[in-house]
Amino acid sequence: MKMSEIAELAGVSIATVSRAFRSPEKVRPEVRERILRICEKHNYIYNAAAGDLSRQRTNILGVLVPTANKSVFGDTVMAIQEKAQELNFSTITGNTLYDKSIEEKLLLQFQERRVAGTILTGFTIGGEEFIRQLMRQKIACVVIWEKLDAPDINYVGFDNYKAAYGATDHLISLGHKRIGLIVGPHEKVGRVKKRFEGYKRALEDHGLTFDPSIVVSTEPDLLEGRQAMQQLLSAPQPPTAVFAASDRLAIGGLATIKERGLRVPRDISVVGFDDVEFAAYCDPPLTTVRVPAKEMGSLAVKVLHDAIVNGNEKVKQYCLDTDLIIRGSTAEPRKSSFGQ
Amino acid sequence: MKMSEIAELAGVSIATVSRAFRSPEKVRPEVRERILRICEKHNYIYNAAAGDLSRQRTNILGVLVPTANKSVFGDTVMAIQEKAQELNFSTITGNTLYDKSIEEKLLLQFQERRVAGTILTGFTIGGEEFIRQLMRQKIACVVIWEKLDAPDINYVGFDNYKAAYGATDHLISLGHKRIGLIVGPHEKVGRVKKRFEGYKRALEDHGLTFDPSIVVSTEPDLLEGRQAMQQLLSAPQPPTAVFAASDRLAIGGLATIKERGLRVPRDISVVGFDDVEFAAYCDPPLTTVRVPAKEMGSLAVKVLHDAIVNGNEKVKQYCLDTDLIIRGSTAEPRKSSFGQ
DNA sequence: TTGTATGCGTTATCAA
DNA sequence: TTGATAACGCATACAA
Repeated sequence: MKMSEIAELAGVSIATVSRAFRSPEKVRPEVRERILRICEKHNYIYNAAAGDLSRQRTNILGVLVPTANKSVFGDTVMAIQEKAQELNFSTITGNTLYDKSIEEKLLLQFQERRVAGTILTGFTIGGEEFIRQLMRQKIACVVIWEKLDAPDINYVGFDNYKAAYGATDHLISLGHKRIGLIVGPHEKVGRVKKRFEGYKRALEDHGLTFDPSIVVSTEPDLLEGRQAMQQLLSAPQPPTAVFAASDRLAIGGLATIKERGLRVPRDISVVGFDDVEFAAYCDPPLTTVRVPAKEMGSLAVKVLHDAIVNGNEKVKQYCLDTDLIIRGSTAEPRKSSFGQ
Repeated sequence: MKMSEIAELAGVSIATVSRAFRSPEKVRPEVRERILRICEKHNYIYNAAAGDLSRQRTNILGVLVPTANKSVFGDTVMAIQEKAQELNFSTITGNTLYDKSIEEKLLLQFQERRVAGTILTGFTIGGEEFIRQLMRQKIACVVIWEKLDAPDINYVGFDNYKAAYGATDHLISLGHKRIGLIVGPHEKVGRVKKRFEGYKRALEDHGLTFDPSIVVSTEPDLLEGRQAMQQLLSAPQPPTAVFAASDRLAIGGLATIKERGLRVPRDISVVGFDDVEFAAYCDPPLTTVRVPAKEMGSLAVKVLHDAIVNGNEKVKQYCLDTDLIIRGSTAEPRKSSFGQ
């Protein structure tokens, strides 16, 4: 069933049928009614691809995310889909697994589908030029989960540097002098690098020395967090507190601490990053940095929508707030640490 | 840049260019080379929508999931996307939030995009007829996370009934006589209903009476699990073990138990369902039912691919295995329960 | 192996 | 307010 058949049944031209959908005000109400009834009756379903082709524009959004199931990316992806649906956009989502070649394949797929816009979760370091290339193809872009320095690229993110600084600062202000770090792949991922730098800077600002022997960089996952914590606890001079730059890492670390018969926060403090839902249900509940996962998703869609539908050319850059959620996993270091 | 321009530059017809992509064997190697080089040089990007329109067939898959960020659905969705990408399919994913009207909107969107196939995560009870309707529109369908009775509908699921039976049976065989249940919305969701029935039947088979006063049905989430457990513990005769038909529910419940100063599994045993990654990191590690989340996703895509690309008409029904993962949250009931 | 010509289901321009 | 018709970018049947 296509428009021309509906047109015939309704005794009008195909153009009128099209208008009945896209600009109802331009067609006489009775005619419109008749058309819609016939569509209903014969179960007509609009062909979006044909329409897109003719209109030279789709309402598909491409979404690139490292892993939709990990961390709180899932919340972001879901918020994107909800908002997109609300604004009558379809989304096609791809998981890059932090892999450059997959990312490229996905992006090509997006281009072939002529997506109207793309949402990039962070980007590979040095990827600005790549994004500009997309923009030149008239594809609206917005980077999320990151705050960029580039003045010409949309983003809806938060300050990873500042958030990490704050988390570390929290530990310092509790009196910790020896603070370990478990962090993701900071060589590859911009936002992770920023967290690393925030940690380091907080240390330096308070006259604490940065000690690479209590810093572990690994994949941001539970098992890896577990192993990383083993490494930290086995250091010649183990830390009294650890900042894990992702909750998965932190929760994995908690397991190791428990295995060793140590207690949190009595023997060691731990702060995470993300505030995944389970963080509040850990034992003890995890002190962590809450990130505006859902907000970023829906706001990013709004930015794209505004650029695509309203043709708004202005660069939009939103740096949202994060919150340090203090729960039970952080406390002052044991007095014994100081020689009791 | 479109095919006709490439054709001109290459000094061949547009048909040849098209063939260079879709049936390379039908074009002389040198010509093909030349065409590809020119495409490369001028940065030609294939227009999938135009191709789809002409070919009267897309390679888009529609994926319907209750919530992509909850439970282990995220694993399934991601597996779907990976497999789809591997087979050169795009996926468009929608979250229904268990809402009938959203589901319908999403499905309409899928139809408008002329998806070649859809993956439905379970379905609303009585939705068989609806699926058949999609099938009549030549849309390949496969239901996941569920085992269906209908002989004509593809599915890649597991036996929710049996899995729940097994979990309950585990508790019974440990010696528990009074076993509570926390379960999702079993009136709405087929697979949840099956779990409910599995629990009930296990009780009956062992001569234990089903007591509605220690059964709570609620949204399958952490907070709800917490509240449900409060309700169970406040019952006139509280259970010595609880089967929570989702890990989120179980983990929420664990928090309540801890708050009350009780200990797991000494005072009460808990078994969950899903085996989310955090289950192994709970305190104590959660005994739970592992579900083949990723396998279902990739296998479902394969089924669709086979039906779409190879035109395989045979109904495919896969019932995958689940495993009861026994960890630290279940044990024999305290002797005192029996009157010590 | 290559080219010609037609069709895919819409939208949009221009007249009526 | 409506209709006729030319795009839109590609695939394919058929002819060469």
